[in-house]
Amino acid sequence: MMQESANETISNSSMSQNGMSSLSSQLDAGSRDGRSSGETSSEVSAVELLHLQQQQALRAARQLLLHQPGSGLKSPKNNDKQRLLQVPVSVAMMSPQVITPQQMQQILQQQVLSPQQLQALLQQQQAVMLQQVNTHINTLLLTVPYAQQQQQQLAAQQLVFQQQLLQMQQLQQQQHLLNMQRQGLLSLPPGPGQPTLPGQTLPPAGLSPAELQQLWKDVTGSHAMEDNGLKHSGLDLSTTNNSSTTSTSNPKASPPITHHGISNGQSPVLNHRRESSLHEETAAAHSLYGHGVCKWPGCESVCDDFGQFLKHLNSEHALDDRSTAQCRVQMQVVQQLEIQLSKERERLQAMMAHLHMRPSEPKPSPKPLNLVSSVTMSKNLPSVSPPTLPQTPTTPTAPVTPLSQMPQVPNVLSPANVPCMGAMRRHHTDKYSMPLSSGMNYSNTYKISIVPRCIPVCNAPLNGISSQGIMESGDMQLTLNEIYSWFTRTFAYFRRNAATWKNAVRHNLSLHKCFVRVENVKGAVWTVDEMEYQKRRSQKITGSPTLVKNLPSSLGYGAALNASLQAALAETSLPLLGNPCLMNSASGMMGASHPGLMSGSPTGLLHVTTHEDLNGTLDHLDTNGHSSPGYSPHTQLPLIHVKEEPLNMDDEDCPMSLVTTANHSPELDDDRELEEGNLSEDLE
DNA sequence: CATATGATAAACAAGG
DNA sequence: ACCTTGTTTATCATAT
Repeated sequence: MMQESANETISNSSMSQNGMSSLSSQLDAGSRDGRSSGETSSEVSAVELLHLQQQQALRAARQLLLHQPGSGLKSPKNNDKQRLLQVPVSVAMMSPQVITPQQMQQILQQQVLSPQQLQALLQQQQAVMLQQVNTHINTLLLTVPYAQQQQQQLAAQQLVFQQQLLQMQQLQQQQHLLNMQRQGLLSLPPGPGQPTLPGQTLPPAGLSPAELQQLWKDVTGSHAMEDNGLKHSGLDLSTTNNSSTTSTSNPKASPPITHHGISNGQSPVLNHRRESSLHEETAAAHSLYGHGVCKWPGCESVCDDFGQFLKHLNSEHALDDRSTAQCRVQMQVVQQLEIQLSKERERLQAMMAHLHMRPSEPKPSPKPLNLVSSVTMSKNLPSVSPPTLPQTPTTPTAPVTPLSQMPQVPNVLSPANVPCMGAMRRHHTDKYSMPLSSGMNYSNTYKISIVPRCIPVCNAPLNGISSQGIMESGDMQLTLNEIYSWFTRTFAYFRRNAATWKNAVRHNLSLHKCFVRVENVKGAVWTVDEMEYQKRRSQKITGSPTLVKNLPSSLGYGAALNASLQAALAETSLPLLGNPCLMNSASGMMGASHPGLMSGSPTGLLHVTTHEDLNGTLDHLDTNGHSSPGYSPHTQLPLIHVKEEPLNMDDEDCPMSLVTTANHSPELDDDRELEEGNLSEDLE
């Protein structure tokens, strides 16, 4: 999977670069034009600026969400990347309050629009939004009959608001980064051990490890995030969201945020002073420090003061493999707890529903799906955290769609499709909960896997999965072994019965034309034949009433999953998150009661993404461990074996592919699935 | 009931 | 000899 990591890195950097550069260029243009006229001359109108800000915010948010560092945490490099990405977020949130006079002046000299102006605009926008939301909420309170509905609607409102806040924050981040760039902070050479990626948003060079750690803390520690483990991977999103949540209740309540970055290289004195106060502020809030003891898991070293603690933290718990591993473990612990919490919560709901003799009403499907990314460990899928987002207290059961999905969740989604994650959660909880969803024909057996329907599914579920795996790979090609690995990493079911499903995988790969075997120097890799896929897709689309019927919700993607999407996937190397189908329609999945699949069946609309793999530790299961070096099919004069495929095999792409788990023993229930981290032995 | 689809099992071959 | 990979055929289950 090194390959994926590499790809991700590349794409991250390029994306970031694009995002930043576009913003920079736009603002720079304005800056250049306005420079002669001084700080107050605004070449860009407020409206334009707002528009630009919104666009940038969306872009930034999307990028950040999409480019969460891989869950792997396998290498320091990965961590570096995470930090690099995370810092800006904190910076974005903190910057406005802590800009020093000198810095401000400097900025003013360089910019067309003063930070105050920008900030004022932002705050104004925020205030307006807040007011609107509050108004709306009040209205809802007065009109909605049932408490539960109120909650749901409130949750929805909050969700929207949080999204908006997220955008605002991202915007601020962009703005601040821009400021930093202007000041040359971002262009400084990276410190040792901090590889610079072109365009990557970097913390100011010279930021000491301690400061970086502090930034971490600032980002996560002060927001009631008790689980240290989450900090590692969950950062950006959780941070952002946390902040959003806080802001929701009281935008001004956020603790004064200090920002290191901006002071770095600017004013040592100020910097130092800030540092000191920072220590005081954060010592109390630092989750890793309490009662004079380092609370790093398994550490408990005594530290007299916070400064000493920081030293200790940086020396003993620096960014290395061990710390990373510990962090990961903590992450898993948290995930497990979250899962458990969700289960218990749903059980409670079911119990309450039952005792009140009122059928549990279909809830807005998206259940709090915190598992999402943390659960999905596929490839480079970041195990980051939308999942760990703390939920708004007011909506314990409210649908909180992971932010990571927000940007791409289309409004047109049918309820059945929206729940991408909700369905997934249901998967984990349906054994306990009552029929939460109406009309969902959940077979009573084991629903486990998933098959994103948007993938070039050529045939069976396994096929779909296979293609998904292939598509998710950065370069759209995987060796058989990598495909195996992907399966095991992604779907719990495939962690066992290896012989069976592997055989099936091979069978499908061989049987269907849409899978193309490409031979190159190092062996053979499998790719998805786009043309073939498209062909089948179109056939399927026109030929399947069911599909046609579901066009808006499901097929939309089908059609959407065109070359461009695939190209995008390949480009971004962002597996699930980068896959609109997964994001939007959720993946098609269903565990069928038995092996069957219901291709095109109405129930098939329920696409559940269950990335069973709750712990990324399965990576070691890879037979190869690492992915193939990125071969490029275009440059290798590959030997392509063309297959004759049965005409009717077409497939499915669509709607669903499910993976049947019929034979698998009933024991594989939710709980067990969650505990399958150690099923590696099943693979062999 | 026929058909389509998909999963599973198994045999076999080729290559490392 | 063994394993992996890849192909092919057969059979069964389920859905339409």
